[in-house]
Amino acid sequence: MSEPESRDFIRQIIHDDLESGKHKEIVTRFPPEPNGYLHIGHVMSICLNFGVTDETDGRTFLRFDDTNPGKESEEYVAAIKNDVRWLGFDWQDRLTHASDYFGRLYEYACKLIELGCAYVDSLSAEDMRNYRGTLTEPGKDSPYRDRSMEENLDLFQRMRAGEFADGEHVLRARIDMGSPNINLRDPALYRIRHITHQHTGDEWCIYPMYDFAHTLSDACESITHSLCTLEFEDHRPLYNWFLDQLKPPHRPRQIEFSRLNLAYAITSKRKLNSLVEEGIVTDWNDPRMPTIVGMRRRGYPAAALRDFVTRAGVTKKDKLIEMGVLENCVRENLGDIAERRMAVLRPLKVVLTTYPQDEVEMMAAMNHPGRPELGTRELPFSRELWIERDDFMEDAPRKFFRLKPGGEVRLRFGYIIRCDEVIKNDAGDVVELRCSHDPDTRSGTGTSDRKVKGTIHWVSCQHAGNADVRLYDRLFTAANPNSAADFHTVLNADSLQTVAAMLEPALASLVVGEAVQFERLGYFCLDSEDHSAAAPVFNRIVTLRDSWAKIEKQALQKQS
RNA sequence: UGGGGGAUCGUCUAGUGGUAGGACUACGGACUCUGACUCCGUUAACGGGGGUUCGAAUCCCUCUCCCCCAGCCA
Repeated sequence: MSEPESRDFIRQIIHDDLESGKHKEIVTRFPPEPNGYLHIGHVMSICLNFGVTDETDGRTFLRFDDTNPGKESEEYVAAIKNDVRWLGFDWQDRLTHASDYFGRLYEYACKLIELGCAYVDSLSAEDMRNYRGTLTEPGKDSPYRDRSMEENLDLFQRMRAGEFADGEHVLRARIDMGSPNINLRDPALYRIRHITHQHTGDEWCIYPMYDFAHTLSDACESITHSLCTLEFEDHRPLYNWFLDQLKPPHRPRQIEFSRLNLAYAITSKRKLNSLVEEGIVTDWNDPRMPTIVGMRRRGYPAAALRDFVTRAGVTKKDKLIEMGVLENCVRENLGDIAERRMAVLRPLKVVLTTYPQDEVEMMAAMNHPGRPELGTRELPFSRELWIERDDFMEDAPRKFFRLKPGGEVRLRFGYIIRCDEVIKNDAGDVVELRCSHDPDTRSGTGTSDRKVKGTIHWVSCQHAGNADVRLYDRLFTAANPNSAADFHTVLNADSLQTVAAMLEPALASLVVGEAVQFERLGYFCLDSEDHSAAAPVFNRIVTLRDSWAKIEKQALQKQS
């Protein structure tokens, strides 16, 4: 029974650490900075950090890395909590902030000074940059590097007491200005910021830097495995240096994995923010955004997102994953659970000349072809119907199985009809079709069992509901917009299209948060922001696979 | 050209000295009252060159390419 299922390299390390007895329990943390919304890349990190502790009965902290007041806010804290919960994870009582540890961090900093491992520098930011050297040249020591321990302690205490202005001094680690690893060239530990912190108010006017705060927050929470992305790989020596000098009771281990990049999407907070600021999208939760709030509003199920990052895997290799993988996960999830409905996105009128003027028949329609237990609903059928414009072609190629002049097609859950006449307006556009139906072919009860190749969907005109349906496409035209010099040059101008659709009556009782399949079209849900009963608004979550579109595309390519 | 990482089908990922496997895509077919779903099949990869070995994706040498780092951001 027990397949030797392959573990990713991090789970392997964790497994080994448990097996060897190095750890009795695994403790991880998801440490977002509350300065923006979470995106698909964070989903990866959340699922990994909470995943490994779910699997091993460990614990995971949700820790807000709030060390840079002014850039961070409680608005984001609330949104992030909501996102993590929605994704299906529970931090229980382990909601923390780096700022919870400011007191202990300050003591650790003092200890570093006492150890001769930190000093107060009074160089300007610009001078500090000049002293740092470059990638190929070593830096040089600050003239303040050899201040006495007593002077450093005094200065640092006065920094804390608010005696100095922003930028006047900074606490730095005393490591090696000649190190080939720039992170070790006396990195800054504390800077002065006379600003109110969203969590600690005015208690502090000095704030710790990421490397220092993060390492020791991990230690304070007895994190066993501190999982982060590849760009922090060359911070690890610094991470370990802090632990070596300060010897906290718990020694966490940092392990890095590669980020998840989604093709045709960006995940830089700065760039996502400019999409919002410049009005290219409506907000962070625009359904085209790769943010968790955006994908949720779009209708992507949390389970599909979890499945997606599992398929992407955990490695150290740079990855750019095709959209199709995500879309496939969404389809797979929704295919099982979404009930089927009928809606016409681009309506074309059909009049059944052979059908009685005032008759209405109720057709039984299956709610899910693979799950009969979901039952059926009644679909009103009448003389005048809407069908999809795309389902009629005047000059149809051989392989076109839908309606064409003189041709026959089945109306799903209805009758087989034949197109007898095409009505056009003065401009020559097709505006209506006159068709006749075969009364012996009613679905289920038909006395004729003859078959036609095509089946199309429809909605009865007099019973149709109206709705705006928003059709989304990728935001960018380039697979890797991150590498474009200016992402504006690779924006997809047609990422949003709104159509006035016709709906079957049962759709009126759909509730926000529930996805349905519009047969032959895709999966849809009500828009959580803009929908109202008076003016329904749907989002297209994802299309169905469409092999006809592929055939058409190939035909077009042959022509050109 | 300092330091740190990484190279397996188009994409993602297994494989740690013994038949290179899976998923997504693509292509072909079966089925179908959703051109969906499902099912079947096909194409398709170890970055290059040396070496060790009966045998190398895996070990050694070497080359090449890609990513990250010079915030008082995280």
